[in-house]
Amino acid sequence: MKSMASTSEKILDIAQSLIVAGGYNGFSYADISAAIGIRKASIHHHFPTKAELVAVLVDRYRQQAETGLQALRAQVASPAEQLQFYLNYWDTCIRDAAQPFCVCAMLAGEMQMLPDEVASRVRAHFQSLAAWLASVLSAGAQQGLFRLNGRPEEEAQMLMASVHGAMLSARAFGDPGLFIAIISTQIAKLTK
Amino acid sequence: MKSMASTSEKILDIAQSLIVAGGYNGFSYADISAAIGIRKASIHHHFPTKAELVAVLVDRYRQQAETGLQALRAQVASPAEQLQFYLNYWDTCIRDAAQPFCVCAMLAGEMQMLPDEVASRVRAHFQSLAAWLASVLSAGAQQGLFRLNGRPEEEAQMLMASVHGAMLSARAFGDPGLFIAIISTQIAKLTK
DNA sequence: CATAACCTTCCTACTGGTAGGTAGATAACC
DNA sequence: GGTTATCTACCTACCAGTAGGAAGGTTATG
Repeated sequence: MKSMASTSEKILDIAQSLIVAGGYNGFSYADISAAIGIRKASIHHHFPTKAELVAVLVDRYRQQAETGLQALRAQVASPAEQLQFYLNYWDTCIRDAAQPFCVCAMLAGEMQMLPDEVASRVRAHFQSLAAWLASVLSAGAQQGLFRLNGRPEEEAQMLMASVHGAMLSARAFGDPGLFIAIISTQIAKLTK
Repeated sequence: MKSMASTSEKILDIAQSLIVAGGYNGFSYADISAAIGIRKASIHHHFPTKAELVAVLVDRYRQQAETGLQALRAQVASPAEQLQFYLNYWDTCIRDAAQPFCVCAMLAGEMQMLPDEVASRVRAHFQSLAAWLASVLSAGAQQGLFRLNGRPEEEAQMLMASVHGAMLSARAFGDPGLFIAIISTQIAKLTK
C-alpha cells in the first residue's frame, strides 16, 4: 500500500490545488469538503482556522521544496544540470497541469491581504529559493559554466522573477509550452 | 475644476485598486460601497454584474495602456529610451504604492477561475504588451542598441515575464526597490 | 410656457446562497 | 475510558443580485 494519505494530508492536497487555481480567497472549506467527502466541521477539527490551514500548507510546501532542492544539489554534480533539473521539474508540472503554478508565487500576489502568519512564510520561501539559486549560480560561475553580469544574488533574483513571470505568461496565454520557451531564452543569456 | 470623476469611474478606480491588492475574489460590492459612500444597489445600477464590472475595468486599463505605449513610441525617439520610460513608469507606481501591480498580471494568476469575458481581455493585454515590447526591441536591435539572442518576439516574452516576476518579488519581499534592481540586471543583458 | 412622459441615479429593503466558525452528540480506536 | 475523528445542526456575517420606489433632470407634446 503506497498512498494511504491521512485526512489532514488529503485536506492539504486539495487546498493546495485550489490555491494554485484561485489563490487564498479562491477556495472555501465547503470546496474541500465536497472534494474529499467529509463535512465542513470535520475540516475545522484538523485546521481550526483557514489562516492556520494555509500556514501549515505553506510550511509543508516549503519543506518539500527545501528537501528537493538540497537533494538536487547533493545528487547532481554540475550546477548547470542542477538548474536544468529544477526548471524541468516546473516544465513537467505545468505540462501535466499537475501543479501549474508555485503556491507561494500565487500567494505572493495577494500578499497585502494575507494573514501575517501566511505572509511571513511566503516571504521565507522566496528567500530560500533565491538563496538556493544564488548558490547554484555562484558555483557554476566559479566553474566557468555561467557568465554572470552582476553578483550571484542579483542574478538569482532575476532568474527567480523570470521563472514566476514565465509561469504567469504560460497561464495567461493558456500555453504550457510557453514556460520553457521563455526560460530557455533566459538561460541562453547565462550560458552564452 | 480638474478631477470631477463620474460615479462609474470612481467605482472603476476603487475596484481597480482592490483588484491590484487582492484579485478578483478579493473584493466585493460592499467594499466599493464603503469606499465611495454609495449603496451597493447603486453600483449594480452602473455595473449589473461583477463580471461585467471587471470586464469594463480591464477594457479601460487596456485602452490606457495602449494609448500610453503608442504615445511613448511616437514621442520618444530611441527604443532604448522608450523601454526605459516604460520601466520607470512601473518603478514609480511601485514606489508610490499608487498601483504596485499590473491589474492584468494580477488577474492572470486567477485565469482558471475568471469569467470568460474577463479572461479573454486579460489575454489580449498580454498579447498587445508583448507585441509592443517586441517592436521596441526589434527597432532597437536594428539600430544596434540591443543585443538579442533570439527573435524579438522571444526576447519580448522574456522581458514581459521578468517585469511581472519582478513585481511579484517586490511585493513578496515588501521591498519596492527590488523591482528596478531585478529589471536593471535584465536590461544589462540586453544592452551589454 | 406648461405639463406629461421619460430617464438616470440613487435609495431602502430584501432574497437565496455561501462564508468561516462553533456546540454538542456519536462513533471508533488505543 | 479517554482520546481522536467525524457527524448533525446551527450561528453570524457577508456575498452577488433584485424589487420597487423617490428625487431630479430631460424631452416631447399640447
